[in-house]
Amino acid sequence: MPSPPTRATLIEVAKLAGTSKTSVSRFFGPERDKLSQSLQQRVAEAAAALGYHPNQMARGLKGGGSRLLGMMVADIRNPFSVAVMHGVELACRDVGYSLIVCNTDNDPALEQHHLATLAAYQVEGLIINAVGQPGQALLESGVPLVLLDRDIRHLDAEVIGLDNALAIDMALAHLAQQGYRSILYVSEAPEHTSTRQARLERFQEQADAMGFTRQTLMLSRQDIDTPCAGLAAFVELNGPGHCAVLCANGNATLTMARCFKQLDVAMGPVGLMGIDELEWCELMTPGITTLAQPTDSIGRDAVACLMNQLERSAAPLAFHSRHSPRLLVRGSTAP
Amino acid sequence: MPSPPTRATLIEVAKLAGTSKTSVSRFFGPERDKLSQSLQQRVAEAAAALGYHPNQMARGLKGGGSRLLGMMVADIRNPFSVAVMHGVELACRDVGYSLIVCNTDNDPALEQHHLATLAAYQVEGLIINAVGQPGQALLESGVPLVLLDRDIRHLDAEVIGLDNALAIDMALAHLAQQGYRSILYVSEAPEHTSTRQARLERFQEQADAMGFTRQTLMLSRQDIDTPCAGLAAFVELNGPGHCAVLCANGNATLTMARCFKQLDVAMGPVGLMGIDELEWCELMTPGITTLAQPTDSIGRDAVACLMNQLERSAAPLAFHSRHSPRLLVRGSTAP
DNA sequence: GCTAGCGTTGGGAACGTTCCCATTTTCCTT
DNA sequence: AAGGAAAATGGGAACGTTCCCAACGCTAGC
Repeated sequence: MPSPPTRATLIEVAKLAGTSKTSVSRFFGPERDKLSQSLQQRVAEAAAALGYHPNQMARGLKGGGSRLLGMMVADIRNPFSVAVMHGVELACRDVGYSLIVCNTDNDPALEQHHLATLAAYQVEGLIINAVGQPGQALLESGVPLVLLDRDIRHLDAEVIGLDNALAIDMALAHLAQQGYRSILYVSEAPEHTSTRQARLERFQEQADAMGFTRQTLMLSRQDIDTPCAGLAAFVELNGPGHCAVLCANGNATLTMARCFKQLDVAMGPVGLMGIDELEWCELMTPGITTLAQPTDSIGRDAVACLMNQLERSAAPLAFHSRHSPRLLVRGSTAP
Repeated sequence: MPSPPTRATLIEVAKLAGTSKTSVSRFFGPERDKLSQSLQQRVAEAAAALGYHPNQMARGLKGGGSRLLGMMVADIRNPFSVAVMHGVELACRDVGYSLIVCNTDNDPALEQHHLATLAAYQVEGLIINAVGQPGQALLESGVPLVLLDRDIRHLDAEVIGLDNALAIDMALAHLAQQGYRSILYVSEAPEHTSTRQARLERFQEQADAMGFTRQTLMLSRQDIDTPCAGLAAFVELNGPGHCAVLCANGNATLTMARCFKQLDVAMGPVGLMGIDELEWCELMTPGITTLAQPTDSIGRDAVACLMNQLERSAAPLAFHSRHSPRLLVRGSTAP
């Protein structure tokens, strides 16, 4: 058998370079300059010859830190989550960390399970798009953490995400400007999700303040008939031309787009607008107006925030916790 | 300061349970049954009291295996990749492994970088959706690996993905049955991607064999005007009613859907069909016919294949390397 | 010329686990 | 009742790294 080419170790490199393990260790750590030029040269050559790479497991064990970040996503098939993850990945690479990704599929039990797993791998930081209330275990562990998009009650961690109030304000301003007077606000169940609550509350306040007629529709499960009926009733009551639908997130937009199609309601005469940009929003005739979230920035800032907590000595990296959306105007809000 | 509650170790649990580290180690390993009932009880209590979880870093160091799998994705924002990743995640959870995800953004250099990183974390298996030709380093490492969707030349690893020939055959059969006689095949550049080549070749063979008039269009970059011109020329040449566009993957479908819209070509009279199902395909009037890939199964089988290599002693898990697509017929292929 | 100080280098002890082996206990067999 | 195997338990040496501290070779100051 062709002998399993077991990975080279620090010691072997040291032997080949004619020096000690300590020096080789230093070469691969932050103290490389403490070594003389000639020694650096020899170690570099030996390492290259052996194809040596430091074993992160061993590093992580001995105080050196795992250089691992954990990310928990509530629904990995949600394009918004993936887009943020992309930003997180990018930022990780820049700071020399790697990422373990866990998907909870919106199951609090799974969330707990994954949290334990991540702890077992000694992750140095946690980026959490929460579904349940995984409070206690987290607090105990003392690992730096950042909340993504959603807040968790009684946990004073930084929350990075959209400026929800601003987003609602921008949406209402746009709808008002386009001449709509009645709004149907569509959201998934807000009970356990801070973001949905924040948007809903702001909508109710501001819609009243701006003199809109308003109505809300809460989605549940995959059911398509109930929202359709809701839309039909809303349109019948207000008549086309001055009424619009505002969707709280991408899922709501998808559902309502289906309803428009199923009921053969024309977009524009009845307005349609949503938070979250999706690749097909531009494609649907006449195009759906959206508020795009700066997903890459959100992801990057989550990592920056973590790094900030990690090395409080070093220059604190700047990050924003509330991000502004970008308005993409399309035909669906042209009466 | 509220003392950083350092994580409990094996030794502390052993002390509290009044036993040795070996026994505690056994309790958390596969030899739990070798312990007497009473000892199991005591260890369980002590561990619970201390909130103990085994340190995976230490486990990984000492022969025990990292229980880590690495996954490299060429483009994390591609819905297909994410869907497969979901399946991989699911399967990992079942077998008690965790997943480190790396995104190469289609950059071969980044691919090499991430490969080295994954090796450093002693991953026990690699799931690779390749972009370059990362051959040598991989072969040397001797880590079990599975290729996702795309083959790599001169590397005899298992490739898990769609049965490309079958997919093309199904598409052509459907288009023939609907009465289309001319086909424009649209794909991204096939040069460095085995999957694209396989589909293209099969298309050319089978289209000829079935007596279709055929034409191909290769996409590059984000350019939208060239494909639009291609579509316009194709339609003009063949006239509506008997000509259809077949898209090799989701990206191609998106691009062509844009072209249809931009040129105001009606779907159906000019057929449109694509490999890969996307959530908006059903939404676009009159709906786009697609061949859906069984993404969850593909992901699960990738992990199964890895496990199979990992424990060649245990009952070999069954997996399929070529998966069949599912045909979703919609209005875009009704002349 | 001897010592203080600095820039380099190396030796050894951790880190938390698993695994090999030795030891103790239990219980079956003749 | 004694012998022995089998079951249950524990002690110590790894695993590959980092970190503390000691040792070395210089230059410089007295």
